[in-house]
Amino acid sequence: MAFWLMKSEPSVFGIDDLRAAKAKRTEWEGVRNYQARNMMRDDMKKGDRVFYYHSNCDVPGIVGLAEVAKEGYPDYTAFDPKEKYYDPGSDPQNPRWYMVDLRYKRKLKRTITLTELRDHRPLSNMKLLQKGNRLSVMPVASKQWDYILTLE
DNA sequence: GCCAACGTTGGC
DNA sequence: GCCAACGTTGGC
Repeated sequence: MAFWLMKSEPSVFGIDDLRAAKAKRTEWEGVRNYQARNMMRDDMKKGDRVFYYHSNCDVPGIVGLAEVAKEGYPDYTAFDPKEKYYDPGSDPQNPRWYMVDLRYKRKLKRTITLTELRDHRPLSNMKLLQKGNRLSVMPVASKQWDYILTLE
């Protein structure tokens, strides 16, 4: 089993939205970055664990846990001109973009903030903390996953 | 293939 | 709202 971190803006779709969703699941549509696409299409497996991270908000940080409920499949929102994430370059016969489904597991007892994560040397090589990192999907080392959970 | 222009991300 | 960092686009 592998571990991941996925970013979402709470004003768009936060951890509470995931918890309130039907069957506590959602389709992770709209990722339009090739690195993130590759991970969702090729590497994320059903049952993998996911840190749910709130970005672009007052207190950025890890707020909850989710899991991969469905492995990579074509992001059909790219095919529909009415969709916000429409991409005329994605052909249904040869999809450019992929997504996974996530299932809510639980909220953390408290937000483990970005600022706090930066204070822990064992986490210093996390992708999340690297300068200029903008990936919305990234792997987390299992040791770092465990370490972060001890901070809760 | 180079690189300037542009758009987006996301912390602050 | 600002702006640094980065990815993408497109002219050449």
